[in-house]
Amino acid sequence: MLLCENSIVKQSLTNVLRVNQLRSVEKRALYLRIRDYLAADIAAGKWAENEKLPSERQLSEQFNTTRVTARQALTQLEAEGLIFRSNRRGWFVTPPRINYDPSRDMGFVRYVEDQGFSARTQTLEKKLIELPDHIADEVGLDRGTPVYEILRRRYINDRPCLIEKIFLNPKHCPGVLQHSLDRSLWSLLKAEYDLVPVERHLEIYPQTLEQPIAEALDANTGTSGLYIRRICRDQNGDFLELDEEFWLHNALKVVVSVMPD
Amino acid sequence: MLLCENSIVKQSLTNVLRVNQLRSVEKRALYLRIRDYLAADIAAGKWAENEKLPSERQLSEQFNTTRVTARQALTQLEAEGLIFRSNRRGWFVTPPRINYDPSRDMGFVRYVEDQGFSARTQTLEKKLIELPDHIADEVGLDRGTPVYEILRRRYINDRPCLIEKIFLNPKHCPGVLQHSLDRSLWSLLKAEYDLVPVERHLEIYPQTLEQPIAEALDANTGTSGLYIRRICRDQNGDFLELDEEFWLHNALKVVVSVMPD
DNA sequence: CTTATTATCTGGTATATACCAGATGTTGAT
DNA sequence: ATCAACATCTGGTATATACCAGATAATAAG
Repeated sequence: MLLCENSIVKQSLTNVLRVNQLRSVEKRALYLRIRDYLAADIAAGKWAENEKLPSERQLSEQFNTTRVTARQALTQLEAEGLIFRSNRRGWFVTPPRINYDPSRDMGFVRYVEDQGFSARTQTLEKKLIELPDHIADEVGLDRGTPVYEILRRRYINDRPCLIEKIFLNPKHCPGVLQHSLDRSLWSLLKAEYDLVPVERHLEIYPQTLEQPIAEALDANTGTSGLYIRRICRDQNGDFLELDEEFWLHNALKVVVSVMPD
Repeated sequence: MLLCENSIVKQSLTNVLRVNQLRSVEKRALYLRIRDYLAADIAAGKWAENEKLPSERQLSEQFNTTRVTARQALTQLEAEGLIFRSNRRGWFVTPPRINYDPSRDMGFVRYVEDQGFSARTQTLEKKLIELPDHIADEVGLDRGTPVYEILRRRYINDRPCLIEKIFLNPKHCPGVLQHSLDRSLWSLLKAEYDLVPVERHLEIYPQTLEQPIAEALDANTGTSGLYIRRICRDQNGDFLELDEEFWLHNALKVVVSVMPD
């Protein structure tokens, strides 16, 4: 009973405070003002890259509000790419985006390192499978064609940033799975099979990360991502590679240079 | 007092219900199950493109939950691009993405219509300004160089899908602002000035829409968007155009075909 | 029939609170 | 020093509720 009365008192008190806040100087929503405040702190370098922000409970106290509202501000900053979260560990400052040109696969690691980041590739799976029908139809192979499937995870500065699923046409690179795939795939294909992609078809669009992928990237299901798909063919129009990449939305900036036909 | 007691009774009752719900058959979060349910309905065509879903209050009743949770499901579907919202009007089913190739600007309208959509362009502003310093430095023009600035809004099936800000080098197309700009810019530049872009530099990344842009697209501030930037140069490497596009994230799929150098 | 006013509906923002599960830190036994 | 057990911290999910502002529909006045 006592608790109940307390709660009513507290509520009417905070209601008065709220009205004061809203009707006073600022019209902007509280969660947006908190966002601005945190964004300014981040810009000012109050927390370093990958450094943890105060907990939601701390922030809600600091801004004299509830966790729900503090969370709304954090979610907004997450959508903007300024911060990210790690499951039940906290919120962290996002490092800068890297530039990424999906039309050149010549050495992801070196390409990233040239921008002053460290990069790492990890092969999660490699096997021979039958190409799914809808993909076979799309790239112009017979249904049931065997292809190599490679699943890799790539890190930038020790942060897992993308999952990559590659389908390779074994006709052009038989036995490629016996090599280590933790390095540049195209330098391997060039060295061992003299394979060079000529035509590339790119598709890029924002999409949320599905469960297994989000998990592999230490992100929550439903986090925004960027989907990049690349189909490479040789000079005869023969299918070489289909590459599907699932990126954290805040990890990259796609950069492509194009000359007209 | 009475109200207070009521609230306690009601609360403990629903707590029991909640525990039952969670501990029963399904482990998936309620908001994700609602999401799945709605996603299935959308896929099954229960609501047509651009058709309004039931209100948050209706949905929360239907699923025996609160508005907050129903909203969480809707927000998830929004992030996935399945639905969108119009300020204080409701939630609507997103029409399919269009394919868009930013490396060819030859007739946006026709390009879109070829895919079975209708398209429309609206010029919001056109003026002569001094190119902002940081952009001048980037494209290699002298600071303070005068350029044409054009602001356009583009619709697909009468839905505003992108805001476009164009900077044109007046050296190559003097007086271009006197023409109607509600049509294809490059066909105009070709016809009147024999201008053809040769080199194109693209940048693409997900970003939230800032206030004025979100407003112009009838979206909320902070909605996810896709930012596309294109710099075009002529055969001499001379700057022709800088084009910045702010898209609704669910409106397009970027498609680019590239031949290697 | 048209226009101005009003009531209602809808999402937007906010508080207060609760319990859960995974991650982390601390403590105590070996 | 190492490892297991426990307590604590953190975000994840959920309920209940309130009031606001813009959009829309209904209604009354011209």
